[in-house]
Amino acid sequence: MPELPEVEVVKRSLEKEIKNLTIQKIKIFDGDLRYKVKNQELNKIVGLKLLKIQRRSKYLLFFFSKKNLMVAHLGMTGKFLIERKNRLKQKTSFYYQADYTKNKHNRIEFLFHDNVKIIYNDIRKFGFIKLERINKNICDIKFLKILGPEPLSNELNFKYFKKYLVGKKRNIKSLLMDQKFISGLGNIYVNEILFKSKVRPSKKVSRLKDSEIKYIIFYTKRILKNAIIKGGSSIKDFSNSTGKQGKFQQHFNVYGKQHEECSNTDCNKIIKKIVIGGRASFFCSKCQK
DNA sequence: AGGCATGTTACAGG
DNA sequence: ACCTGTAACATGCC
Repeated sequence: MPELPEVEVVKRSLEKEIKNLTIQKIKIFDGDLRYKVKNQELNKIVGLKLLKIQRRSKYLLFFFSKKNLMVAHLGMTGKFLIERKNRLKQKTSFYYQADYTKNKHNRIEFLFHDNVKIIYNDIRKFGFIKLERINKNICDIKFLKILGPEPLSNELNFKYFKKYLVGKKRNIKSLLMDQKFISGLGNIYVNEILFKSKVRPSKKVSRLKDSEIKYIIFYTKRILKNAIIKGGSSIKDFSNSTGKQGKFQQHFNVYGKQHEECSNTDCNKIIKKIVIGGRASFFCSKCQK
């Protein structure tokens, strides 16, 4: 589930549930994630209070008291599931309905006081959870240091874009996927952005017109914002933020739509699927130049 | 059975 | 050293 909008949705729902709560206990069922996690490491935050959660790109940053930071990345299939024991009976809200405890892909469990439990579940184990000390600037953290600007910030503007293209020979899709250029986009949203911008994913960046660059920037921001409002996109294994499904997949124009007709009203071309940089790429050969 | 999957990165080759 | 493309990671689904 996790590109920028999905991570943002997770961040908001998590913060609503566990901000200002203190961790009582952590159980690791399988710490063999992208990086190995050990009890010894995670136990450092037991007894500490969660002050706030931030999102940077696709990373979640959990700020705990005493300058402890927990960095999490969801990889391809990571999720945080929320469970409140004492409210299971009520079933008034989707947050409290499910009993997630028995899922075999539960990797780590965080028990907060107030009977709130957060479960990190990850089928493919490409995600990770890691503790960091906050010494100086969070920007110095290894994972965050190499990231380009947030696409929703003013740092992503025409001037930045244009300047970055100098000397580059790549195609536009790989560039948008490159987290050093802009951080937070992934395969789904890049396909959708390029469709709306009427730019072919294979187009070399050196051949982009100024107007096309402006469209790409505009639709990057618009599509991401819309997706966040819709609760992100839930594909296949659905369950987005915390049991709640996202709705943005209903608005996909090209992703996963090979063999379907182009959604532009004046076009009846069939959406094509090709591979660029090892990833599935979808486009309309008539509308995207 | 084989191909494919929302991400990142180590490595090879230019 | 830089730029670019590919393979690998672990697991499930069609």
